[in-house]
Amino acid sequence: MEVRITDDLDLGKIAESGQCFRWKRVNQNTFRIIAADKCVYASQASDDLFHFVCDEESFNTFWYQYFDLAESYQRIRERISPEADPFLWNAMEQEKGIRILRQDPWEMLITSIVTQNRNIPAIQRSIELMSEMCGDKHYDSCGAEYYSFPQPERLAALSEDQLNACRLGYRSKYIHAAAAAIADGKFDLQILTHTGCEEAISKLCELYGVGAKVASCIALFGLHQLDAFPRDVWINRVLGNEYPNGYPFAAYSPYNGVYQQYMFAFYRNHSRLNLPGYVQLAVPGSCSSR
DNA sequence: AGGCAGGCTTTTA
DNA sequence: TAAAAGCCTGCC
Repeated sequence: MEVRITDDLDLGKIAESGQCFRWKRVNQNTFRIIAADKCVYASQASDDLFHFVCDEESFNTFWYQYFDLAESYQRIRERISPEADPFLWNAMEQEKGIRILRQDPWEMLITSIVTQNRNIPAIQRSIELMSEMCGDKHYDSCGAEYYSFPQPERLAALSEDQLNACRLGYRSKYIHAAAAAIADGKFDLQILTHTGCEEAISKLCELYGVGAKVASCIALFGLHQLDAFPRDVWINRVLGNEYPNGYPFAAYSPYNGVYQQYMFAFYRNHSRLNLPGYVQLAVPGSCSSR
């Protein structure tokens, strides 16, 4: 079906934003997107014209939510003036089109643990291996097979050898512990959608293998806590280089996580392109929470 | 007590 | 060989 979406939405930018690892580019403008037990082909013809290979009901009841289309990211951007914060404003101009997807909390819990100390291709590979090992097989609109992300019980039941076969390295024990906690009902993820952001993060940090950074990613991408502000190596470079006198967290609440995404994408892209003027400054104290 | 160095699996560039 | 959307452990 054809959809016209006038608010920010750039599929390519979201695909590269590091919040989703089950998107696959199938051609210049088209992505195959797996989420929950569903799969859709989504194409972007222009700034505001999209094509989804699914019926209207599926779009309205699932993908509309997934893309968080009820939220106006333009409005969130317009809270920041170029005079007040030229760096963030410029980053947003460059990275306009990013949104915070509403992904499954359980899937984001495991995915965020998998991301520790790894690059994107390696992350994608581990997630695919886990899904193929104990997710459910489905067929997409082209007849091609895909695997849904495993249920907690299935993942918790994997042996050490099986987890190692997913190339998880030292994260295997973290994955097992997290999956067991959810499968046994000892940890309730859903309730954290409604608590405060700080409380959600501190609860998540109780899980073995989940620190401040990973907890913030789960809160932002899985619980849609838009104020969660993951601090990774890139953001520490941003804070050190661009905000040596402090960052206005209070003023940017409750959207600190959204602004974080623009800055993260901007810095990573410009470093990758090796543009002058953006020094990769190492900042000590890399994992501290604010 | 709380801050810090070292180690950890594997892949990628 | 170093770095990669870090965290845990042990030491001081």
